[in-house]
Formats: sequence, C-alpha cells, structure tokens
Amino acid sequence: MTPQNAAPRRAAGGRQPASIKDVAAAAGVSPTTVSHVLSGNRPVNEQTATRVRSVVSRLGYVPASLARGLQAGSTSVIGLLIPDISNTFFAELAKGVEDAAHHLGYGVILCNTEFDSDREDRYLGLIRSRFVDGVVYAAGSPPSRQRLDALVGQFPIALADEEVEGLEATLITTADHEGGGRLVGEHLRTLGHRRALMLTGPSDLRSSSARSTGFMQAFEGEVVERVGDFKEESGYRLITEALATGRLEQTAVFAGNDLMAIGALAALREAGLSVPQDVSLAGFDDIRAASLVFPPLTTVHQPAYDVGHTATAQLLKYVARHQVPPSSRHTLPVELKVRESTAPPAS
Amino acid sequence: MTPQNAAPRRAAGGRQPASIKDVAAAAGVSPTTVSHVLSGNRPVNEQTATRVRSVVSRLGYVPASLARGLQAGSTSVIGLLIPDISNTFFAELAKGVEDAAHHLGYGVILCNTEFDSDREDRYLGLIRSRFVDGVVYAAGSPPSRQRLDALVGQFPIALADEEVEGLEATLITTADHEGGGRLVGEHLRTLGHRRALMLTGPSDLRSSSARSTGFMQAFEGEVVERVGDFKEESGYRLITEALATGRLEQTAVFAGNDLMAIGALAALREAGLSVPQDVSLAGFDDIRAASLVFPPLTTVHQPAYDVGHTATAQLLKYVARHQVPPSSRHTLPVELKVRESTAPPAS
DNA sequence: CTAGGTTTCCAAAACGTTTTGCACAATACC
DNA sequence: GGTATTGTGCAAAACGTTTTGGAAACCTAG
Repeated sequence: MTPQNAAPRRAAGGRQPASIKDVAAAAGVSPTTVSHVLSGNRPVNEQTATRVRSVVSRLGYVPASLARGLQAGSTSVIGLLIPDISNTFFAELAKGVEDAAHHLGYGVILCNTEFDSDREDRYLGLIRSRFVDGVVYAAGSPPSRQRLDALVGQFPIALADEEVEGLEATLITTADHEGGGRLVGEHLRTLGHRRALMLTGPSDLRSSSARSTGFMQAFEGEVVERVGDFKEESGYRLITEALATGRLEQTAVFAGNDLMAIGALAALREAGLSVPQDVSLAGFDDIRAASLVFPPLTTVHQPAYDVGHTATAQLLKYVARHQVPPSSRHTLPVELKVRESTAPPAS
Repeated sequence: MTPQNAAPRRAAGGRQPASIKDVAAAAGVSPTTVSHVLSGNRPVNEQTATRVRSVVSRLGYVPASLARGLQAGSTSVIGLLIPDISNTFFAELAKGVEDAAHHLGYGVILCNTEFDSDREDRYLGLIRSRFVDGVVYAAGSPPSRQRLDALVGQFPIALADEEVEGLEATLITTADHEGGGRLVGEHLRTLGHRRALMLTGPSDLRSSSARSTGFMQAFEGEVVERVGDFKEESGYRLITEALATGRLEQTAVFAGNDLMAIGALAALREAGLSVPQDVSLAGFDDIRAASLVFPPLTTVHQPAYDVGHTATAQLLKYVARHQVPPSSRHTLPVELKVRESTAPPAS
C-alpha cells in the first residue's frame, strides 16, 4: 500500500497532457495565436496556422474544458435529475433530454437520486456549483421545496413531468395526466363497468392526483381509492389487501402507473382471478413492459421521450442566451392504448 | 429577436452568483481566509470563521466547481459511455456505476451514443478535454479502435462488459459470457434437444461470440447459426427468415440476448408455433422484460449492476490516486434462470 | 516620401479557486 | 528581557483558457 507499490509499471505514455503553452512553444508562436487558429476567432496567417495545426495533432492537444468553461462562464453541459434510471419511463425521458441536448451542442450529466435525499442534496450541490448550465428536474417524488427554492430564479431549471405546487418561475413540461385519467374512465365506463378500484400513486404528487381526478370525472361509477407509491410492490400489496377482506367488490382496477399495474396483475393471478375475464385492469405510462406482460396491458401512453425533449429544448433556448427562463407550461397529449387487459364485466 | 426582446422581464434575482471575493469583502477578510474556513485546510480564528460562515450562507455562496477543478486538476466526475440507456441492461449497469461513483464522492456524466459515431466522437472529445477524471466504456457495439487508442494509456478508462481485441492496458470487467452460453447448451441438451437454432449478436463483439462458443461446446448437437445485431427486430426477422423456407428444422432456439428472444417469440407466435410446446426458447441477459413476457423466458442472468459497480470501483481506485490503471480483468459469474419457455422437445 | 490602412502576432488581464510562503502579533519559555 | 513558538491572516502564484488593446511590419495610394 505504499504510494510506489507499482513503481516499475511502465504505463504507456502516462505523462501530463499538452497545454496550449506547449503547443505554442513547439510551434514558435504565442498561446494567443494558437487559440485564434483553433477558434477561428481572428485571422491567422495560413502558413502559421498550418504549422500550429500540425503541432496540435502531433501533441494530441485538446483544450481543457474546465479552463475554457471558467473563462466563458458556461460549461455546455446540463444536468438531468431523475429518481430511477432503470425505470424505463425515465430512461425514455432521459433519451429525449439527451437527444435535444446533443442536438444543441450540450452534454448531459446524469443525476440519479434513487429517491435518496442525501444523493439529491449532493447533486444539487454540484448543480449550484455551476458545473452545469441548467437542469432538467424530473422529480418522481415530491421534491424538497427548500432545496428547489435555492435554485429557482437563481438558476435555469425546467421541471419535467411533475409540477410543484407554488413554484411559478419555471418551465414546466408535462403530459396530460388528467386527460389520460379521463380516457381510462371513459373506456371502462363504456365497457360497462360501474364499480372500480383505483390504485393511486403518492397523493402529494400532482401527476398522481391529476390522473385520479380525470378518472373520477369520466367514470361516473363508484370508485374506491387505495394509495400506493408508484412502485410495483405497492400494486401487489394493495390488491392483496383488497382481497384479504373477502372477494373483490369491483370489476375493474385502474392502477396509477404500469409498474403498479404489473404488481396488481401478479397479485390477481395468484388469487386465481384472471384478467380480463374476472377483472379488467388498466395502467398508465405505457412502459415497454406493458405490452410484454400477459395479457398485454391497456394503458395510457405517455410521451416520455417528448416530455424530456421539449423540456430540454425549452430550457436550452434560454440557457444559450444566458437568460433566466420565464415561467411557461407545456402540456403534451397522451393516448389510450387499448390492449387485452380490459373487457366488459363478466356478469 | 433583438437581444433585449424580453427586457422588462423581472426575473427573480437573476444576478451574478457570489464569488469568494464577494464573501471575503463582505466579511472583511481575504479570499484566502474564506477558503480556509470552508476547507478546514488551515486553522482560522473561531470568531472570524463564524462571521465568514454567516456571510457564506447569507450570500448563498457555493464555490465554483470549474475553478476548483482547474486548480485541483480533477473534476470528481467520471463519464459513462453506453449505446442505449433505454435498454434495461445498460440502465442497470448505469445504476451500478452511479452507485459506486456516488459512494466514492464522484458524479457520473452520461454519454448515450445511440450507436451513433458522431455522437460518440463528440463525447470522446468531452472526455479528452478532461471534463471527467475517468471513463467507464460499455461499448455495446464494436468500439472504433482509433478513437479508443487516443484514450488508452493517456486516460483512465475501464471497459465494462465488452472487451476489445488487442486493447491491453485497461481494466476490464465482464460477465462470464462463455460460461453462460455453456449453461444454456447443457440445459437444452439435458432436456433432450439435438438440433438448435442459434441467433447471435454482431459477430465482431466478443461478448456475442463467447456466448456462441460456450453454447456449442456444451450442446453437442447440431447447431445452425444466424447472425443478428442484438436488437429485438433482428430476432423477429431471423425467425421469420428461418420459417420462410418451410417449417423450423430445430426444436430449440437460443437467442444471443433477451431482446432478440422477445422478437423471436413474437415471430414464433405469429407463425402459430407455441413456446415451449413446439419449440423451446432461451435468451441471455435476464432483463426485466424477460420475466414479464409470456411465457416467462429461460435466460442467463447477467449481473449488469455488478459489472458497472465493479468496473467503476476499480477505475476509481486508481483515479483517486492520480494513477493510470494497470491492465486487469474481472470476470463475474452468471446464472441460468430456468423459466417456462424451455421444455423437452415434442416428438 | 509619407499618411493611412492591413495584416499578423503578442502581452496582459480575466475567469474563481486553492496553495504556499510570509508577516505580524501574542504568548510561552528560560 | 530576549528568544522561540504559536496563532492568525494576507499576498501572490498557479491552474489553462479566451479576449482585447496594441505594436510592429508591411503594403498602398496620393
């Protein structure tokens, strides 16, 4: 464990990377000239330029982004804060963010919080230290207001898919959760269902409550609500609990998201109930797994990619001009995907 | 489009962030002292320190990471290069990377290439400009050697799950692809299959060829190979092509990964063949969808999370000490998950 | 031949930190 | 009462760029 424990190792070319000064010295010019050659910011004698360029490539010189960023006051990188990258919904969203960012010449730094506030704090620190030029915040869980408050107005931030109560001065891009809930409500009502069980996500999440609201508005029948947390396990648990008191009173289940629906599906199957013969089941999000489970899930397709893409494009529009984004709101349309997990009630 | 087009907007507190000088001035000390208070690098009079701290929090001062990084010669961020974040395998791997990095105080910047070499180039530029202290490279497609060569030896790099021919001086962490192939081969042989169709990934990918090799070794029967590209669509296409010439000669199909298996499953179903009664089907990776499809897929569980975690932990061990990692190799064990898509042959 | 314009390059400042060598004062020791 | 020692804080350099105001050399036109 001595510092030199591997002293004899001949690491291939482990020396310091070349700086602009090295290039300048080797080419017999000043650093200024090298900079001009590379940026094209001012004209340089073609002969000199050629000489410089050849030295640059011989030395493998790449300008240090930190120094450049320090001088320019920006990094050309934005942050993406999400709770769980292995959830395909966020993965899709991330892809949208990344595409939009890349297209405008920005990089994306992934801040995966795992719903852990320690981790979120650390990342917010990184953000506030101006390592990034802006941030796309896809909460997924009720964001801690105080942390957010330190950012909003000071820093370009765009909220993706989850608005936050009372946070005005921010870009918001979200899918039409309420409309999606309504779509499911109508669908189940039209099929003839009169009693439904609604498995919601966290009640303090706007996206979650909006889905419920829309559903209630359109369903017009009797709805029992059980509160979960948008995770698969809670869908399973909620159904198990509902069945514990005897048999299921309702003919249809609307889960607040697909993950919960998949959990519910497992619980129903274990209880000997078949979908959709005994009970209809619908989800929300249209994650990849939704069409792969058996039976394929009727669900509301949420444009995760577009949400990420739009949020980012909006954000960068202002970031690029060194402006603080004004508050604005973009609601993206959703779409009902009717598959095989819903059918008219049995009786 | 004039620069001032939004002039009257009163952005909440849109002024410059405080610098260490501002704090120093407001506290009546020198920047040096502020730095020492914050870093604890040298003792500071408690009374002075308190005063400084109060100014820091009043001004909301956060040290600029760029300046700090420039001075320190490191950024405490590593890059993660992957081809497709919406593939749950890479998402899992990313989570492993992110966990390990976070644990050691590093951030992760996501470089999603979408199998696009332009994009990969851009990200490699960012990496070479020392915006990150190291990189975990999970190729997924045959990496462009020349790009990689510019990095290896100059820059701390760890290869995850995909080794590259002739690239020695690098950390490599990979699952036991060959062993996994062998597991599947044995399983199908034991079930009584004598003829198998193997759907491979790109032949220039070591992970792909290793799976085939292992399978061949253990299966001992007649194997027909068809080359795909690890994407769902190619699994579908390959099966469709195999069926085009009449009926399927083989009683078992081994797909190089789960995505292809899922594609194959769809094609088989459409052709009226049922799994596993008419034909057994096995995959590789054990992505989430594998257990959700119907029938649940027999597959080889690959420790994606562990691969990412190990690669990162190894990498950071050296990065933290400003050392170039020596070449070393970690092969992680895989596990056969027998589910319902495989059974003894019909006849 | 000279005034003005170009072309070509450089020196120096700035970006915001951390680090290090010193200076000064106060305290301790003999 | 002089001399180490400790405590406290500052100035200046350094990290690697980009930007900007000139300076020198050359050319052109009158």
